[in-house]
Amino acid sequence: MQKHVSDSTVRRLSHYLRALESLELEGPFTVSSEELAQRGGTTAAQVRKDLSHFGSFGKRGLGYGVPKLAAKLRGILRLDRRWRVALVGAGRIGSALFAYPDFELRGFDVVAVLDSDPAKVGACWGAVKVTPADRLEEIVRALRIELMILAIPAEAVQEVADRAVGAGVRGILNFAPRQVRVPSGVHLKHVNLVMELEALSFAIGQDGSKA
Amino acid sequence: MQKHVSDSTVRRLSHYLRALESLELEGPFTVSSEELAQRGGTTAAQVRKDLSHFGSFGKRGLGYGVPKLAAKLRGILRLDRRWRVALVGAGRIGSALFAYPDFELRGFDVVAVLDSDPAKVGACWGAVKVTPADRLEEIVRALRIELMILAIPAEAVQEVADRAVGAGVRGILNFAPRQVRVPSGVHLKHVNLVMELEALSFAIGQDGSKA
DNA sequence: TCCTGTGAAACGGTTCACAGCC
DNA sequence: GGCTGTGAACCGTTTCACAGGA
Repeated sequence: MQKHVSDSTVRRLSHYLRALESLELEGPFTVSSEELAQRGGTTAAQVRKDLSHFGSFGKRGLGYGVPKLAAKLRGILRLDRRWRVALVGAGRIGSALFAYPDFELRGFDVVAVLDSDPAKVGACWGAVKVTPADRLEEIVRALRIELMILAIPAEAVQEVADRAVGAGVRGILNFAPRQVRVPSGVHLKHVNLVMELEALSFAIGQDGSKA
Repeated sequence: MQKHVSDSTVRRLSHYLRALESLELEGPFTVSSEELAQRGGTTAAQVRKDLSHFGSFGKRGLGYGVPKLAAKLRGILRLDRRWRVALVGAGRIGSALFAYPDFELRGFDVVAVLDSDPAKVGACWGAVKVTPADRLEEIVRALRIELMILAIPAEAVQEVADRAVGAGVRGILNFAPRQVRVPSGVHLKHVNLVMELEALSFAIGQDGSKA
């Protein structure tokens, strides 16, 4: 069905799904593209175009069935299954992420935590025990890890990513402010917190120079 | 000089600056757009186009002077000054962010931490004392806060954002998975961790359906 | 010669507008 | 009448290609 779907489309699909989920609680059984657009922060035409990449889920004159569209979106985003995630880096960011309730709620199970610091290894985080980072390949294979979150220093990121990919990881979410190379077929996302603040700093700076 | 600069351009400028900073340590005094492109994960033409929005900083036949271009970029991104930041939400994410060393390194000083939970109020985080959230306006005004990081539950985000804006905050970085409305002139960025994982989930799912 | 700076072309994503179905 | 699905127009961004200065 679909060919190339842009990153921004995928982000919007996530928003639509969230909107639909709150609609499921509120009651209405159908929703128009207009209504979804407002909740998702975009336009009605955009909603229809986004959805049209994947099929025709609505009824003309009526709108979209809330539970049906939600189910379709879960299927498209592959949220109709659970994902096995490993977290590398048991520092402050790592522990905040581990405790982040939304991951599990959305189907992402953090089933392993690794760290290279012997002082952190062995601690029990809920049902998960912090494991030495040098056992990464073993863990990835044994637990069939598909996604990996890297919350480690920038210097270590490339090496850990290489090893993870070698062991079969398909997607990496990197929190370190460092470019990473992965072979095609492996998916990579960056979260760079400083860069977000820098974008705000730039935007505010612009205001001043306009005035 | 510049009119409208896209979000992606700003992100790339941040990358260029980081590349330049490591070049400053490594030694070379000039750098070509090609070299900068490789380090920033883009193309030479893109580098030149990005920079051309703000002026002509290079020498034809030679390249860009590393310290000069770094200084220009710091000026453009407004990183040639320090920013006063308040963190709202002293939970796990908040505390991880507070301890994140890169913020201070880049000029962002978290000078206040607020929380509505009386159990958290009063604790000392380094030199900063956790303050009741209902004193938000007072704190913003007294400390001349310009940026605010929201690491609080989704339900509270809009109200806190409104109050922050009322008290003079110019930019907000929101970690809660909830759309926020701010008046024009106030800048807003979202970090949605679950959505990043969802994008990976989608991308991996696509591979399978191609095969 | 080398590499920047920049118009022009190509591309891709968003918006428009309407035909088609409920 | 109302709302979806979609080709076409539009618009911003990226890439190309080359003129021009070091």
